[in-house]
Amino acid sequence: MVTNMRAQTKLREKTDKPWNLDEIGQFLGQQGIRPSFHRLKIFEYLINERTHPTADEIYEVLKKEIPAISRATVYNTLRLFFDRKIVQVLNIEKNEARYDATLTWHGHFKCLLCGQVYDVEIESLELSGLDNYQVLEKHLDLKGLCPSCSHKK
Amino acid sequence: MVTNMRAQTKLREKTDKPWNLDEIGQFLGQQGIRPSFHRLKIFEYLINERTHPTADEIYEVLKKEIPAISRATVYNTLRLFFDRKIVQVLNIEKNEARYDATLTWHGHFKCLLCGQVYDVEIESLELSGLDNYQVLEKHLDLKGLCPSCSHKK
DNA sequence: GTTTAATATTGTAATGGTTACAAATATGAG
DNA sequence: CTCATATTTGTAACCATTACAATATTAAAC
Repeated sequence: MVTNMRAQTKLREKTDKPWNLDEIGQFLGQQGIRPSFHRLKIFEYLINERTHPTADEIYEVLKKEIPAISRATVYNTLRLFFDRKIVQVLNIEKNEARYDATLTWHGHFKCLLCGQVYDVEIESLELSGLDNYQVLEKHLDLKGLCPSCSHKK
Repeated sequence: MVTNMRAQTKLREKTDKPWNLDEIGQFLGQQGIRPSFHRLKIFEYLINERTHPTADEIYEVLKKEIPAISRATVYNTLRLFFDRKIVQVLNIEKNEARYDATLTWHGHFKCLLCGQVYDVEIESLELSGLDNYQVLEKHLDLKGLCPSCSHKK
């Protein structure tokens, strides 16, 4: 028997309307997460920038606006979001966890030169040998050279 | 345009004949890797056990037979094998790198309870949006509960 | 068989992302 | 306002991996 998994929805586009803080607060509340200012800003960064940042990148960016924020809060909050299943953790490289608030099924491509992570649309995927396995997470990670780094070469 | 990737070959079966040290030595030689005893034993473990071990698991097992072996040698050797492209590194979890000497295209399933890593056959995979991307590595990682751990629950 | 240069291995210190934890702060109910 | 609870902070600890310098082994040349 073969398990057939298809992309259900379109990935978010750069042109999609960004979420505002009110919407984010409402969303976090629905998920049983009290919408503190830090949590709002961290989720806002993830959902609107969609650059698959590391915890440290989020910390560095938010520190400009919220100088008192601490690294521990960023890590705590990201773990909370993951536990509540509103973000996924990407372990493309073993020395850096990246975070993604887009939960629709898609893959990732990391450029080995510039380090950028791109979304990849998965048209279809068929697996076999998974009868009686309970699949809770799926990750498709590609590595290589992105178009602009291919040229540099 | 859609990139279509299919499994080219069957995965190794448990019943396949294990490699002996002579064959491994010959193989390493062909790859330009001098077949020292430690390298032979590390590759033997990877190719014949196929349990996707961590560096430390390999170290602990080989230490019984080669008490003088050091962790650094295991790490050095695994990195050498990866650089020479005869093993792949699995970053299913960010806190542990696992090694796999099977290079035919297949996925991995890690059980969140017992921690075991199983091979998954990929019947087909279609991706889009990768024009002009140069794909050098592909990883499909699943997590969940394996059949026996599903029952325990 | 020695010498010599190159390669492999070892033990340990350092690295760096992440987590643990206890203290300090903020929040919300009564 | 006060208390109990939840959040945030700063720092120390953790731990897999890497760096590195010293030692040992190998292979080739003599």
